[in-house]
Amino acid sequence: MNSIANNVDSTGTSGTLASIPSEILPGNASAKALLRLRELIWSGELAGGARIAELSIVEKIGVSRTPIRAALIRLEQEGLLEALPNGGYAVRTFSERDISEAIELRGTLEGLCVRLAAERGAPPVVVRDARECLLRIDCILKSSVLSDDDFSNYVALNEKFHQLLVEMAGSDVIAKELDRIMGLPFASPSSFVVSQSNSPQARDMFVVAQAQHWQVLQAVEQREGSRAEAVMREHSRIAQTNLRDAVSGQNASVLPGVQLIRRR
Amino acid sequence: MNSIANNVDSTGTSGTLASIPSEILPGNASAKALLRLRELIWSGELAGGARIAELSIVEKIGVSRTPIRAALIRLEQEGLLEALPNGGYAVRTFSERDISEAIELRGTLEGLCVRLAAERGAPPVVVRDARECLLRIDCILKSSVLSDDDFSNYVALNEKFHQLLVEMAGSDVIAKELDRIMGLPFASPSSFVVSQSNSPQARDMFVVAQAQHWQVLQAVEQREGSRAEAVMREHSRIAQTNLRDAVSGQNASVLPGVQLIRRR
DNA sequence: TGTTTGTATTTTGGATACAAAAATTGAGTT
DNA sequence: AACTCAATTTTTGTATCCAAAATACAAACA
Repeated sequence: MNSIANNVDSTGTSGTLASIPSEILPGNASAKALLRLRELIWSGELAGGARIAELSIVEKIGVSRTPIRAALIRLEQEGLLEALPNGGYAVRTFSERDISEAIELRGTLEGLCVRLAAERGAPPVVVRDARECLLRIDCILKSSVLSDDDFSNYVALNEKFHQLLVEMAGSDVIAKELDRIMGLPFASPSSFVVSQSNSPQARDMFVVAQAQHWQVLQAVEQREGSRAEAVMREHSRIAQTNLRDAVSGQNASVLPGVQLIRRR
Repeated sequence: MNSIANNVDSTGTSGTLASIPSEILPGNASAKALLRLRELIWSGELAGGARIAELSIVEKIGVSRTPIRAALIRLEQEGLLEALPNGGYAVRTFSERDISEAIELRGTLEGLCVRLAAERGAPPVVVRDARECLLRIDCILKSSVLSDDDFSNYVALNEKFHQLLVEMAGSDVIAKELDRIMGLPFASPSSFVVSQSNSPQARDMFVVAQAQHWQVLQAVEQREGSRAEAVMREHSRIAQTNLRDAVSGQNASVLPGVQLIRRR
């Protein structure tokens, strides 16, 4: 009766070709449930708007209901699920406007970060790292045509730079809030760039973005809080443009999280 | 063996003289656990920084570990608890700087709200309600000395007005984030006013705040997004001043949540 | 044929049993 | 007297059990 066999297995049961790096850290079934469930949502394997039956997830992930319920609660707080009035959860869907507002939110909060960094003064070590980051991006953009490697390197460095900007503000409270927002679909700074991989315009977009990167860094160093904030907000508007492109274009279907967009 | 007796009882077991009004709504043990636990934290009954043993909460609240566990997860996401490295949770403490940043965060987000409201145009109904709100506050401030009733009426109307401002933006995403931030100690717009009850300067503070209220509303109606945002940010700085007063003064010991401030 | 009501099954929410890990205590040794 | 190591106890994390509520289904009645 009791099939405790699949307690430790996880060998071949999950047929979803998921490359799970989370299997590295042992034991923790809750962490596994959270990571896997989040992945199921982002990948679109759980349809947007669909009700989530706990038992179906038990089958998919191979842990008992308890850690799955914990994951459901966390994901609801993260904003990826919504609690249904009569119990249970459904995958939340986002209107184009929701996403636009999430981007605006990120821009505003990143703007707050760099303004505070400029006003209070940023830790020199972090500023040094940020400059290092930008120099490397400059290096990538030297060549007039970008390889796939260049592309993914840009994305990684871009994310790193944004993270360093938050670090400059030195505020745990704000950092936590920004983290939460970036957990929303397409709020993250590199959300859409993947969709335009190898496009010739992509490089130009990077060039513009990179110019803003330098402007922000300079503003922070020169203690120009208002300028830093303004540039950072403008910077986030790049994502707004990309959002429109991605939603209207057809090449977006592979974008992780695109299934969560509610179309009308 | 099975002591299911305390399943429904809750008659005299909880000896913590808790006047539980949450007993009104039936059934939902999770909601009860969440509300009671949040209350225990805000009231300071659970010391800041103290580890929380689940079983001790079971005794205090009278539900099983399952709903309490759910509440712990939610409160951690809310930012009132922190997860300990070896399992379990502790009551989070906040530095004065943390609180200051939470206030800055609220001001920034409320600023974003009113800017969006101004740019997009706010729903006329909401604007009407907001004006109604301010007229009532004007009415209260007509008398040169405020009664206790005047005082609590002001607080209620002030909170209502701030809520209406968020509504004007019409953004669920932003509203949700603001809600979360206002769950942090002293981030809410009326956090500190309670501490200066009946103080003669309190009225003057209200007068200044109310002037800003009208300025913001006018800016929104005249579609002056930038002005609305700037005024709203300045408005939140009132709370910054009050924070300093409350922390330095001694009259703050009754403020709910003051125990969560980490003193150095 | 459509609606309504009663029943069966699914599913969530809550309680408890169980195991593993962490903290604590105590005894023994240096 | 202090330190170390082991045993015990506490506590968290996970799985399962149970009950109640909701949904789906079917049959009977209008």
